[in-house]
Amino acid sequence: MDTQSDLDVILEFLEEYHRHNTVSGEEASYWGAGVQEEAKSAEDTTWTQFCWPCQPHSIQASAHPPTCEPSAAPFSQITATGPTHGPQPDFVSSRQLAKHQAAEAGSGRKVRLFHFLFEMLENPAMAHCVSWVPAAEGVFRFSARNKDQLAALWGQRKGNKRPMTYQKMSRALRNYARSGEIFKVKKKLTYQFSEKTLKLLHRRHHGDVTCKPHV
DNA sequence: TCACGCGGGAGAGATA
DNA sequence: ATATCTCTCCCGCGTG
Repeated sequence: MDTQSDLDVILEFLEEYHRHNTVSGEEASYWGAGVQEEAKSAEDTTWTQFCWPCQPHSIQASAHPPTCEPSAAPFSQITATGPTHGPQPDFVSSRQLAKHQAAEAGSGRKVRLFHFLFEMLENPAMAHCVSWVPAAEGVFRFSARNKDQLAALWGQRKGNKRPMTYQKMSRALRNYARSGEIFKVKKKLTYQFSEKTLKLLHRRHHGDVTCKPHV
């Protein structure tokens, strides 16, 4: 990092990303969309956060379908809150980029709650705790009976000293509304990944490429 | 009335 | 040392 200027890093990064986009037209437009501050901040967040410092080692990586099927459905009814434009490379700060790259290099930050939740959702063994809402898009629901079990797992994953509860976990979940990663659905125990979040989680989790967004 | 889920605010801990 | 991010904790409110 010290050996390269921020600009160099950004350029290199963009170049690499462009190569990826040549196989994914959708993603290309995703990046090339209009310029808005709101989108900028949201995407910055995205870059810093879609890392997998903690692979689902403790979770049997089970029968992941080869495609995006676990979401059980396409994604189109997302609330208007989430920006639909792509990231703005021009705005990717060196700090954010560094974080992203560090994460890519495997030295990143601790696992984040929505990563953890996605892992759980992708794990059929955890369906009794949390599951996708069929026929909905990126929507998932906690089991009223086992939600605290999942929260406890989250607490374990974080290495918390005090026990995690659903109440505290859901509070953290609702904080994601500010960054546009997850939205609260007006239904008990139900939340929804934003479109971008879901796509990127799928890309990360399934190694992408075959994963086409159903829009 | 009670239990439960939700939302706000403040603060802690980790990271850059 | 400082700023920022991401929770964690506590409290109060609304609803069934």
